[in-house]
Amino acid sequence: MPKQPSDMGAHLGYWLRYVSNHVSHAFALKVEAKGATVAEWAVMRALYGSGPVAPSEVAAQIGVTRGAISKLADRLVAKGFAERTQSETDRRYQALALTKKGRALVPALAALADRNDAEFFGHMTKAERKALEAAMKDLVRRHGLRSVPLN
Amino acid sequence: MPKQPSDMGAHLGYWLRYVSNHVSHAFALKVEAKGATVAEWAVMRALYGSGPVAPSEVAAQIGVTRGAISKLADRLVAKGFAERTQSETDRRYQALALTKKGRALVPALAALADRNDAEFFGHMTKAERKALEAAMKDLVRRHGLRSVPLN
DNA sequence: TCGAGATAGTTTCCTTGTCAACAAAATGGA
DNA sequence: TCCATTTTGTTGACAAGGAAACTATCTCGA
Repeated sequence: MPKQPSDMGAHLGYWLRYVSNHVSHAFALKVEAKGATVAEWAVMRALYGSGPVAPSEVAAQIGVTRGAISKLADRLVAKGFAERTQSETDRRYQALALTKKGRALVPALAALADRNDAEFFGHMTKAERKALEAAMKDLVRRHGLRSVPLN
Repeated sequence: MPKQPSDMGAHLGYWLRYVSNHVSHAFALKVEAKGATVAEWAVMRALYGSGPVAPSEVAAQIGVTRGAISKLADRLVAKGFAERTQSETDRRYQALALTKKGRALVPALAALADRNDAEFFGHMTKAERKALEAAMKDLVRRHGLRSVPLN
């Protein structure tokens, strides 16, 4: 057998992505059962609890391009979850806001997120969860990870 | 301010994906500088150190569909990194194998993976890294996570 | 005032992956 | 033996996001 150039499973990044993919996928299934996608959920979550928000701001917040938000907004409007508003002072603004229907869905989706997290991490002790969360947050802080890499 | 339905940042899954996305993206940039993609790297890694492998087996190993492998193989062949072989016993098989050029690239890409991991996790103590890896592996084992969810 | 530049959102093209339909080949039971 | 079933790989339709070009609008300095 030829020598193995650094076994794949030797990388922490591999395991992180492996687990993360599963957690995200399980969440995606739950969300889609409610008629939304994860990306739509991220947008709705960003709109919840505030007035109309500029699309570009939502984009920055959830880490996608303005082009993606434009299409996401189309879908959310088509599903009746959000609507575009008009700014009277700057006609370039087409800020987004949740509809009543969209607003009503957010807590349900949030509950799914809670449940998903509990399913995967519920068996850990509180201390273990805190340690894992601290490790992740420390990585974010230490490397100055800012939203999702947008280039 | 309206009540917040379970803050987004409260979910471990959120932080896991946040960090994982950054790690993966940083690796993707490195790999693409060598003329490959992460998916192509995964295939090449699966082919390295063995004879020709059936595409469907590679698919199962790296967690994508057969259709995706088919197109990935096209790209790898086009780039001269891999080639399709013919089975004499079963003519449906078009097993994949690395070319000399492809084989030569694997250690370089593996080194990039090492470097990427070191960049992100190198500041942690060995004990911390082991703890994180153990936590991930425990999640995999406990939930029976099998490859990437293929449905 | 007015025109160059900045800004916001949209659109187009490209890439990549899944899903489902398909063709070719192998297999196995009647 | 032979034909229905299974298996393997490919292809086409579709979805989703990024990059860059584009349009409309605003801002600001000369």
